[in-house]
Amino acid sequence: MTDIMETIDPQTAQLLKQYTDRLMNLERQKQELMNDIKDVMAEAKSNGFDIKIIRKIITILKKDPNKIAEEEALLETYKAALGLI
Amino acid sequence: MTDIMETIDPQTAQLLKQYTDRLMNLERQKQELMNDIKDVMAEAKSNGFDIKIIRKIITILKKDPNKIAEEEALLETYKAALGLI
Amino acid sequence: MTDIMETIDPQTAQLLKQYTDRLMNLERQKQELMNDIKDVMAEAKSNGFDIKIIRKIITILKKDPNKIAEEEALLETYKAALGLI
Amino acid sequence: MTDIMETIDPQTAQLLKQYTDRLMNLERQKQELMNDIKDVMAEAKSNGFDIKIIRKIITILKKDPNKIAEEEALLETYKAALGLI
DNA sequence: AGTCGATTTTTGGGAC
DNA sequence: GTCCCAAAAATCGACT
Repeated sequence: MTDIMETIDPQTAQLLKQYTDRLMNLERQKQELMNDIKDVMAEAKSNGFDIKIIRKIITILKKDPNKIAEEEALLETYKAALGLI
Repeated sequence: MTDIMETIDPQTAQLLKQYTDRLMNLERQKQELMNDIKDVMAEAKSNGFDIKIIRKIITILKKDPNKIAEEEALLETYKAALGLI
Repeated sequence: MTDIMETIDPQTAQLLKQYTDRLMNLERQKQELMNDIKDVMAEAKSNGFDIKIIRKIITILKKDPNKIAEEEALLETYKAALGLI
Repeated sequence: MTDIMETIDPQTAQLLKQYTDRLMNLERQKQELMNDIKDVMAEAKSNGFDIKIIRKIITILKKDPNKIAEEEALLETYKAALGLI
């Protein structure tokens, strides 16, 4: 292992900093949204809903409906091919 | 597959819808941010930066410095114990 | 940040080594299985099957059938609650 | 959802079944190994080791040492460029 | 090189 | 509070 430390010229360093700044900003916003989601979940729970179920619903809704139909169709085709129906 | 269909009373259904709507909206915004992050990463990469390393930088910046030092120290301890140093 | 390096007593170090050895051994076996899977996939492909589809089938088959039915039922319940059917 | 059902000729179906059987068998074995790994991890934890760090050790042991040194060096370079050192 | 799927890591909720 | 389990995200790698 060499102990050589490569250096980055100032201009490139500045560019790097711009990228990390932009990324940190986006990450911060994302974290806020995640907190918001947690809050809504907690509120739903306090109104008697099962968080676990709500999450499942969201998961399903996020899936493209076509995806769901596709998956189902493929499974049927496979079952038919193997005489499982 | 059973044909049992649970039902939900209309008022509860409406409340459920409000929650899932809010959550889906937040999820959508989160997805947009994740796409933005991916875009910035791609741009950084096209300018010659190593995305893998940039990700590590972001991880470091997001973490509590003390936590990082602790983990690093423990890793060194384990490596020493295993004769890896 | 302290520069203190904790040390592990020899007996504990040996125990640690036993764990890492066992884990590395299991990881090696897992890697072999993953390679086997890749080989079978390649063979299936050479016999005209669409690997992408085969992977999807495996994914579906790995899911507990009950899980699939559950998911479907939940989706139906939700749709019904929101008048989407 | 359409009611279209694709069909597969019997011989192809049988071949498909052979492949999925072999794959499911391999997947099952892989799952067992993954469970074993989890068990060992749990045991190590119950003996006072930090699982997170053990995982890092395993990652290091699986990786090419040169790769690790390279990545480490580049990370240091970036950190220096950002004034994080 | 870019997309996609698989794997690993992280997170969040529940139990005790 | 801490530990465990399940779900989601980040990372990694294969194939095109």
